[in-house]
Amino acid sequence: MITEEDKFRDYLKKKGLKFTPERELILKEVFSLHKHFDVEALFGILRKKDRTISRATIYRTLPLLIESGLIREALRCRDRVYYELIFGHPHHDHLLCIGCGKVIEFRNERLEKLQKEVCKKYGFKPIEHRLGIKGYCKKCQKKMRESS
Amino acid sequence: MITEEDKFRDYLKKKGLKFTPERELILKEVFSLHKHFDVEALFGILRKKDRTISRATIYRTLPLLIESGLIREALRCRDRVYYELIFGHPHHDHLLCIGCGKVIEFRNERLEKLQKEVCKKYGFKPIEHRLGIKGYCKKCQKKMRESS
DNA sequence: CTAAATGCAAATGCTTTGCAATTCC
DNA sequence: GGAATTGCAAAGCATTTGCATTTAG
Repeated sequence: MITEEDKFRDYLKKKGLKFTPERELILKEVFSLHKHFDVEALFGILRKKDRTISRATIYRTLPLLIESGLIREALRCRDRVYYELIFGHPHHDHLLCIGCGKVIEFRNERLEKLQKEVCKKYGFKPIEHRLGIKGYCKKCQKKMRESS
Repeated sequence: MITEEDKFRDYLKKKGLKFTPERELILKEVFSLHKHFDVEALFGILRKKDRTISRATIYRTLPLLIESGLIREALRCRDRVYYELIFGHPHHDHLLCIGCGKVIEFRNERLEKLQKEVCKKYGFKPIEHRLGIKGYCKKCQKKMRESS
């Protein structure tokens, strides 16, 4: 069974790059988080485990993780980029609550299929897609009803 | 018939804000462009018509155009934000070519309907959504085949 | 009149980069 | 051994903001 580390090592080797302790730490941490993360959050967590790791290294490593197909940019919110795992995590789309910031992940096969059909119609070869629906979650709708 | 200017004036009045020459110029220019635009492009064009208009005013005006429901953030590419018209332009989604940067707009009713169903399932009240599919357009696929 | 808007320049905040020292292979 | 990597601090860059001046209503 191929692990994320195998995949990352393969990618690095192929590119003539090194598997350093810093890269290992970042990889491990990213894959032990089980939700979206941004650079600041990741930096905070990593600093607790390694007092010397720098933001620069994180900024330099994330593109490698993306290029090796392990993570991807999931969404942006107020100028912050949030990443999510791809490896071992099936593709999904997002519902974003404007009220409380909650993120609901969902997967809908028909939606996926329909997108492929649209691409076909335009002779377009899809590589990846992102669907984000902004609105109000159940709780926030309830809050709004109660306060009005 | 209500124009974009009417809509903008109404919004400003409601908020106790002013309809200035700068805001008028920006509004007019944005609505005479018929494609996505970013701040730099807009600034370049506006400067030709008004030597003194500043980036700051553009940055301060765009949120007003968004809040009044005239435009919206369409997509982001390499840290640049691109806007598009809403007023007078029916909702659509995007195919983005990784090769040449081409943007294809499309609208698919079934896709829209399906999204509403997903929201319903989660008790989520959708306000707006964005679907972007990245991949390769016809021409770029052809180029890739020929060069390999 | 006067609150709001403007242009400018300085500040902000995220991200990138140059560099000297270090380390993986 | 030597190219790649690191941390640091400085630089970049899009965007925001403080302020003195101007202006719409």
